[in-house]
Amino acid sequence: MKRDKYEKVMDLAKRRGYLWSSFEIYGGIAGFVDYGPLGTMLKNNIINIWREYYVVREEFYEIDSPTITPYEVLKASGHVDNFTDPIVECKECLESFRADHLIEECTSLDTEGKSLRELEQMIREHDIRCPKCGGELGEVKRFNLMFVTSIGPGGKRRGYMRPETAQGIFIQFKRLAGFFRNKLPFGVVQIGRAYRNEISPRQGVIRLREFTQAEGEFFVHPREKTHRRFKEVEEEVVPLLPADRQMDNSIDPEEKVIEITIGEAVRRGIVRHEAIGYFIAITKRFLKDIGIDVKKLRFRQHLPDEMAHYAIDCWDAEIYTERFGWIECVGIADRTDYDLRAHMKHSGEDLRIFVEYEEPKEVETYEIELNYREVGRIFKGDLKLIEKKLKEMDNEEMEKLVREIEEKGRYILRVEADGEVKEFEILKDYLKIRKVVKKIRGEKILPHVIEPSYGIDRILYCLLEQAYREEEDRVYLDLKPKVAPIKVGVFPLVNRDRLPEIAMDIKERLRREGIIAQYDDRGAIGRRYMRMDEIGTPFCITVDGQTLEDGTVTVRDRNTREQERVKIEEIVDYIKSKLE
RNA sequence: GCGCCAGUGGUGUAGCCUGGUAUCACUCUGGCCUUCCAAGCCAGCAACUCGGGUUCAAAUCCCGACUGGCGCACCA
Repeated sequence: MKRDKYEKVMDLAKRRGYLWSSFEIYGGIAGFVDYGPLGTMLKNNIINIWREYYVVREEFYEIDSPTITPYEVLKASGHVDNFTDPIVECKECLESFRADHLIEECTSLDTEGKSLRELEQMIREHDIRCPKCGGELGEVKRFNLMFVTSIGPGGKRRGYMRPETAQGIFIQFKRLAGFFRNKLPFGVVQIGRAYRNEISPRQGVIRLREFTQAEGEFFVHPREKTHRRFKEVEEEVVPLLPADRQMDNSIDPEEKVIEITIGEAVRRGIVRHEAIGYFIAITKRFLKDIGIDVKKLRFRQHLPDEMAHYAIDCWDAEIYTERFGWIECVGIADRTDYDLRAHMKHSGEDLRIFVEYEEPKEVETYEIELNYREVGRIFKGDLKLIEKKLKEMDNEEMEKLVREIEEKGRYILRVEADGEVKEFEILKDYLKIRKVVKKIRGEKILPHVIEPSYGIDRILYCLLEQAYREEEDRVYLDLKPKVAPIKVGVFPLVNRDRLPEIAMDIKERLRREGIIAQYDDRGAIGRRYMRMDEIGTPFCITVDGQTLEDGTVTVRDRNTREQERVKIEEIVDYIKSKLE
């Protein structure tokens, strides 16, 4: 049986300390991996370069929030409802089915938004039985893709392991807006673990139950989804696979991807605005920079029916792998104000930002003065709600109120509170209305968010796969020096004549300068080179007889195997220049 | 979660049908040797995925679990 590349790469990764299956001595469990020593270094290198892009150059600021998230947050974000599949189990054969799908198939009724009990009732009413054995179906249960936990003793407070790092940013939006002194646009990132209780995770590191995300949230004015520095990326050519071309069967599948500058793509409306376009370009540059072959990269737009519940547009950076084909490694989504709106509604906090106009506007409006002696007596505790509603009314509503009060002498005020709509009858003598001309200096808006979200584990796998090289007499990882875990191997050619001491000293010098170097004097020199090749170490320094005469050593290049003589005194600078 | 297939040192394997605790190679460790690409010699470490059953005796036969692969389902 021929081993495919996935197998060879994972085998090497396991043997050499890149990736291990977790909990292996207890039999292992699917969907979890450990990063070994080299894997951890590689991962950290990737993440640090990512920070270089987003934190240093894009001026996004990084935060770090808890992975355990209380129920309310994920209820508000839609994850509790949208992450839950209703499942029903056959009492006889124990087979389980998606309850909603089953009902829709059997009755062609709509199950959208139905509760578990309603679904169960529908099953009983229509006498739906197990499609496999005809047995009776049990109760409808939730299968939630989020890991559930409880907070505190007694387990009263339900919590989940976060399904994405993004929510941590949205939750702190008010603080963050304050940090950025309420000026749009601004960006925030978070790098950390996220959790999804996949039904059947496979494909090793590609689909994990616990994985690392690096997410950026770029908050923009809803009417200005532009990017200040779009000019800098305009000429970047990107491979795009738009939704309409995916669905158009008249196009040859091989021809569906179009190579186009991102500037042109935005001008022609293929990419709907600069902000998404900008991050597509940045993503291409980042992936190229860490060593991803751009010929194996494409940006695929989500089809309307595959979009997440919070997004109106999404482009995935997909990388081609030999076994799995194109896999999603980065998602660049326009989440609109979905999350902020949801959290604003559920928490009651005003998450809007005040944006000043360039010039103040003069607007005719009304000022309302309540007759407190009267309304206090009538509405009692509800008065606060009414006051708040009146304050928040926009001009249109206000005009309607004024009109109705004048014409009919009364107005029915509807206020939403705690999920209920309350109605209050407002009579003419409850209030005094004055027409005024106000200078409006600006307005409160709820920002939209553009989200580039990177799956670090998948990117790391793709990088390993693409770096994997086989030659007649060796296997090596063609990792870029800047991502390679070990930068330099240092060897004495033979173990005598003080060569080991000199080599050890060179290793120490490199380490002191922050360069990860490894000393090795075991076995023949060729064997040591091979070991370093296999883990992707780009350079090997060898101390030989000539070193004793002229103070030079050889530096071997991993890919070409060519050697160059360099003075020991210059070795640190030499290596440093090669690592950039 | 369902169906099919597989699981022996770090890696690749022999043994399984026809029960009697394991073959070989590479790697790895220590030593000798060695002046540039897995050389050689000596010594050593190291495995039957886990649990149950049958049996005097299980890597081997049976059942289950776990893991991996493939197909179906799932994939905000």
